[in-house]
Amino acid sequence: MRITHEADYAVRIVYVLMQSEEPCVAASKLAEASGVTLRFTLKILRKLAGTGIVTAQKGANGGYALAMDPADISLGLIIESIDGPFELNHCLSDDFDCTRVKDKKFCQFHHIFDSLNAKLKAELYGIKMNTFKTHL
Amino acid sequence: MRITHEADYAVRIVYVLMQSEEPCVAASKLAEASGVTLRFTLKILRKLAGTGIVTAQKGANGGYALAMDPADISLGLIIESIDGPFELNHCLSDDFDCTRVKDKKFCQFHHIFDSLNAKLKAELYGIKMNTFKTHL
DNA sequence: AGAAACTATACTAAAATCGTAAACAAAAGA
DNA sequence: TCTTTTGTTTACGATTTTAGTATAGTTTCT
Repeated sequence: MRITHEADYAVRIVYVLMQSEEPCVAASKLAEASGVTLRFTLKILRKLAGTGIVTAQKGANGGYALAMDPADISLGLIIESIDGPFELNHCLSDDFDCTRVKDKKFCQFHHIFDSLNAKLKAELYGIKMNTFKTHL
Repeated sequence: MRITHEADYAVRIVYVLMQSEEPCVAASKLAEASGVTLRFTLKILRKLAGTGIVTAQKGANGGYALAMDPADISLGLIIESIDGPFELNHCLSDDFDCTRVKDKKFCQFHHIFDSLNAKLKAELYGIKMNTFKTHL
């Protein structure tokens, strides 16, 4: 019941980017500031770019910049960018073939986890990065 | 970001126990009804008994019975009984030695995850098993 | 052109999870 | 009391996931 280290790092990296004076920051600087190795930082940034949270600028003096307002970046969005869809339970996954019943809709327990999952997801999406801008 | 299969099964087993006519149900019957192997069911029941969610009755005609009112059994309680303390992030763990800072209290990110963790945990503890009694 | 910076894919090692096995202990009932 | 039924404990191996690295590009600025 944990997010992956990768998702944890992603939050840190977005945070560093948020606090930065410069809009465009090289991955090497982000790596240093967040305490994550460069290679792993790059991997994470690529995923964040894929979701549109950051934009990449190639070439000399390139780097990454926030592409969204921190007030719009939720922890849920960051975490899902890295770890994939938020699924509390394996049985919520699309490609999970429930051995209990043929049709998922009839699985008693599926409903339980489905509604719980929605609640937790809403909670994650409700927490925006700008919340943390001041009090740190 | 998933609960373990074991925790998933635990919820199913508690549910089956909840629906049962008989107060005391043998592990073998719970295994069958929940679709979990007997051995694994026993392992789970042991943990549930440890938290006091169920009580074990040894001997002939023995088995397990719910020890709490379903209205008091939350998903959070079941999940923590099986998977241990709910920690969204590894850095929240007591025995995690943060390499970023000496004192966790000064880690910028620790606060973020700490408050988020509390919210999700509250959500999990707010969902009680009796909620699912009727609509299934 | 050439250096600085990002992109893409694939790989390996470590850790956690899942489920099983075997031997043991306790209680109820005949 | 003794047999049956059930639970307890510890330990183990296979599988899956995660974490992090390596290699070989591509783009852009100077």
